[in-house]
Amino acid sequence: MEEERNTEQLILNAAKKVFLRKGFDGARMQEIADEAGINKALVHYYYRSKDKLFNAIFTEAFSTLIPTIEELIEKEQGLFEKIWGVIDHYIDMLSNNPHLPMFIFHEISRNPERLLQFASNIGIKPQKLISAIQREIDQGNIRPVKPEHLIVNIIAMCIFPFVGRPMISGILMGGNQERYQAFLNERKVEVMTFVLNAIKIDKPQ
Amino acid sequence: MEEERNTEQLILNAAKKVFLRKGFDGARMQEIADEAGINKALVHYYYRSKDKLFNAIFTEAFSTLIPTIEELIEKEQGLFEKIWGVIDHYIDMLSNNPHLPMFIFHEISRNPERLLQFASNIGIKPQKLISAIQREIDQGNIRPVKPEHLIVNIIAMCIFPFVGRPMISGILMGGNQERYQAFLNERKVEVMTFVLNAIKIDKPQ
DNA sequence: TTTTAATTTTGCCAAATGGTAAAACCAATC
DNA sequence: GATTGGTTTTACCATTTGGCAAAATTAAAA
Repeated sequence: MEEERNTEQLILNAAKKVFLRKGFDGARMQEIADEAGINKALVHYYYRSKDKLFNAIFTEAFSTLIPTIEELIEKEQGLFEKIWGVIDHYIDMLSNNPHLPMFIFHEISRNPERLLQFASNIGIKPQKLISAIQREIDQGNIRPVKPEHLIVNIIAMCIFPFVGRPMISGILMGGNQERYQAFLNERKVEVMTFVLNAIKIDKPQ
Repeated sequence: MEEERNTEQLILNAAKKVFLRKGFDGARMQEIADEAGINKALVHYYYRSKDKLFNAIFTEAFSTLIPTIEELIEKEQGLFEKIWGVIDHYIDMLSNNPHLPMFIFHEISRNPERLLQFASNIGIKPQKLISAIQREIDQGNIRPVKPEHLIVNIIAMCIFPFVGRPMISGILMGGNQERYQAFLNERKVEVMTFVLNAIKIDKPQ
């Protein structure tokens, strides 16, 4: 009884590891089975096809990457707190799942129809965030950045270090892994400061 | 005689299209042949293997994405002009090659050893740029951003709209393609303004 | 202990895929 | 017009890979 779930979870963990690292096209059912320490046919026994198994992984990964942002934004009151909440959460989460964004972006890029599955779940919430930012601008609390750009800027600065890790680490840091790790540790504060300076109004005093 | 080059180029163009869209694992030699309107065996006649053909594409793509940045930085004098040069060039180039960054980042992520091939070509130049930024900080011309972060921020904000196109267009813009296009058109100025505000020193007057 | 149901393994298949040998074709040269 | 060298197509192979049927195993129920 407990074993079922155990095996099922074993497969999921293995599949996640393999799919996230290699993508759908690069992943092999055999490798997933090996990673799970079981037989290939057993993978098919629990998840009938590669597609089905992939969908399970993709759905979970997508949920990890996206909906949290909505809650985060609702949670905090002020705009700056909201922004810090997003940066703080995202960089933590990505540090624990470094392959996640590349996986999601690549798979969606290869097969954009996947997004449609989730589009309905998400609804119109982005518009609410955009309006909220616009309100801050109208009230003179922050500089007049186009809200869509501000949002993309923040997300971009959080995600890019992970999508581009080998390039940053290899080229910018000259292959020095410690330097990359230090870079990651500084990242939250650096991004927050950067955004803050970019949008805050100069107080003449 | 001229035909050779024509066919060879035909294959390269087709391969570029297919590899950039689907990645190495997702690409099929047959599809490349179809795309070029020729026979599959002919592809092997010019480029012996899928790997060889892929390397040709990857090398060209990598060169398009990276070394230009070095020249750009040398070209302009002031830091702000350098930054504008990078933003201007990158967003133009990526508009013409939207799949390029996803392709490069994904393939490097899947096979980081590839970077080593190019590491030697690149040398220590990033350090020069980092020093240049540090100098500006020391001279009190810009705020004290850690240079590595400033560089990553700028690149991230330029590249992300292309890596994350389906997400931005689908979720943030509610699937409205025109809005995404408008977003891209505004992008250069928005990024430049954002960076400028983030690093410039408030002049009390 | 026997029966039954679920789980796991074995052995295998059909399709897809990268690759190649050899034939066919074509253009220029002798 | 035959020969030669490069190009293109045809036909095919070996391997990989997703998937499955059926046997084997295990564990629980009767």
